[in-house]
Amino acid sequence: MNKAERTRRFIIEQSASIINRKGMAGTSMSDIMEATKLAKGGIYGNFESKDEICVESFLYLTATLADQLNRAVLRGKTAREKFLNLLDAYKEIKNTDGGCPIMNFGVEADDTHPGMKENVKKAIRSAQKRFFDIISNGIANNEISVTVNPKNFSIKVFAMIEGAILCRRVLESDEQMWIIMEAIRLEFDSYLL
Amino acid sequence: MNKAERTRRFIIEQSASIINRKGMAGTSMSDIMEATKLAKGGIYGNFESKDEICVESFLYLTATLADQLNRAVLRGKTAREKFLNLLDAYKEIKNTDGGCPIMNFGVEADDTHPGMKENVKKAIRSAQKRFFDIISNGIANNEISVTVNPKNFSIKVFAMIEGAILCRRVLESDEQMWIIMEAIRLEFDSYLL
DNA sequence: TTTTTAAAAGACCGAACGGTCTATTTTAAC
DNA sequence: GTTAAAATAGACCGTTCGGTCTTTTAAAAA
Repeated sequence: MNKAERTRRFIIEQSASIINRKGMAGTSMSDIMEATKLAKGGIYGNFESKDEICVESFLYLTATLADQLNRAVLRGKTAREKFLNLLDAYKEIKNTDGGCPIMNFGVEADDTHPGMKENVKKAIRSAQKRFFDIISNGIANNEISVTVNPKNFSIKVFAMIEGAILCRRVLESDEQMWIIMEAIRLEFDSYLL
Repeated sequence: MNKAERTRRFIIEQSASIINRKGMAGTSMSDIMEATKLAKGGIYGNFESKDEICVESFLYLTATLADQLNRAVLRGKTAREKFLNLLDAYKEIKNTDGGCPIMNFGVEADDTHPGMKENVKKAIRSAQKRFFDIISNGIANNEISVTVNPKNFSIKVFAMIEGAILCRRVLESDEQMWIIMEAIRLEFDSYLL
């Protein structure tokens, strides 16, 4: 990794959490300059535009998060362990970093950011697939009842978690997230064979 | 309602959906000037700042929405009718107006907008209370099983709906919302006596 | 170590930002 | 219809915006 690649990565790392918190429109180049302690030239030598930094920041945030979640899943042996580990990993997403990038960028990426919207779409699909795979495998292994529709259940669980993240963020309390996570767990356990 | 009051209201009505779509930071005074066909003086004669317009727009959006939802509930006689009408009313929230203001403003109202955050908190609580009241009354009327925890269930349903709104908005498809709404309906019906 | 190449600094740019203020127009009281 | 008061227009303000470009500095090749 040469100098430019390292600087580029550094800029993304420093910018990502700011953009996740303040939004794309709400984050200015001077915010990024301050966070990186770099001047304009140092930044624009590595990126074409602020938009590019936003896109790369989103990809970095989701990749980091996906890695965390995937590792949590891998720590489990059974479908139940994998599923519960994944729920716990979601609980660990900290508000201080701005919460879930899918929601933050998804809300802002309206028709004026079509490229970003596509990235968020992919992120949603892969988040749902993580649940889907656990359930499908659980069914294949006779761990989970065949009456469960893996697609519908993974969509539902993902929606509940995103709702929970929103509530925690706005209400500044973990209570509702716990209630929601417990409800998910209860329903999941009711499907175990 | 004198001229000033009418103009003030007009500015809010015209600004609200823009701010809901583009965000507070993403909406400029020139956007508002264009939408209202008013000059700076006309706007700043009625509002202290852009921030004030944002706050009033949020209150207007949530009040309008609350009215829609409340009317849907009132159209039902039984708890089940009220509940299903409410779900249907949520489905009707159109993406073209920017989706759910609770999510849009909630995500953007970070620590730099403490006043706005309080407003969003209240909006969440009252949205959840609408579900809570239907369930509680349903239990009191022997329509719904006493085994249902109204608080937990209303929190869960609200989270699912917000998640569904996010998915619909980003994926630009109603499919997942339908799946989620149907799941809510099924669970609700399982609690009926 | 010298030389060549790559990377970063920071002055600078025009445009757009939120907001102010006076002149003018519109409303409403008489 | 005249006049006093309220409301709006729009020129103007300083600041900040995203972005460019030349100069300087640092890295890497010789």
